[in-house]
Amino acid sequence: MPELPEVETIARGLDAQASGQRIAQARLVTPKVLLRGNPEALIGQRIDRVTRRAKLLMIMLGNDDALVFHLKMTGRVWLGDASQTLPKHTHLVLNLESGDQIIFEDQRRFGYFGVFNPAELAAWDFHARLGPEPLSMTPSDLAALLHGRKAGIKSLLLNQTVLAGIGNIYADESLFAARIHPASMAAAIPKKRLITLCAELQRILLAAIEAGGSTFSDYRNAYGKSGIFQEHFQVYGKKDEPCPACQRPLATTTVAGRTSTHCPHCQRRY
DNA sequence: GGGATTGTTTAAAT
DNA sequence: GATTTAAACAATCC
Repeated sequence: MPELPEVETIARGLDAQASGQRIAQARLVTPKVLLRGNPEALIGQRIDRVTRRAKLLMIMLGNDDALVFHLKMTGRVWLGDASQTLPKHTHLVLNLESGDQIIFEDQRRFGYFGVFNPAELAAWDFHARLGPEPLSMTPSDLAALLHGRKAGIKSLLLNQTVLAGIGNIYADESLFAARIHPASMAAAIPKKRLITLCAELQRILLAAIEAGGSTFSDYRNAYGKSGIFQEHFQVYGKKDEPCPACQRPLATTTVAGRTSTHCPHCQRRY
């Protein structure tokens, strides 16, 4: 469930604590979670900086290699000290010179990681096809990506090749904020409302980063701590609770194959 | 033990 | 070919 704000929070925390440190040891516990590359190549490398692209956590190394994680549903990457007991579903451990250790754990093992040199990263199709970062554009430019398309608005928001980093939480929250029903066809939504949607999406993403992300089950930041943005959810996970706007019960429907919580009364279906 | 969970890929359809 | 939709998949928990 880590989406853009959660991965951003992890990246910032790791960057602050691990950048400049050298990797002394790398231990691959579960070979299946290795997408490509060789963890041995990490040994001796210095961590230049830790950043994020879409939902990808990227640890940039001194030799220009990138150690890239996708956390999918239940993945966590965090920094423990030398005495840290490894959790049950630990798949990769990086021991730093300081004694700290970067731990990649993932209960369900949907997540993965890879080691890429710059050419390999450029050739990685998933990475190459990612759409623009929603926080790096104006609402109006963002809206232009959605305008006129026949697909459902929620399906477009979730499509990583259209714009990057949005998952079920922030799709539902921004659609509610803009009062748009998730099943609306994008082409039927007036451009002004699309711009409102994009502005709300940006506002919510920034607020969520500010709050350290959202935790309701598995997500933790780089120090193993929970975020608090879930306290600000208006609709996500709140089926049958009163709509914050009209007090009538929120409903769920399946859109683009995912549970979509919304207010049937407030959110207009275009 | 089966259903639910999610993001992504792949296949099929338009 | 481009775009959209549906189904499949990963693994685990309760």
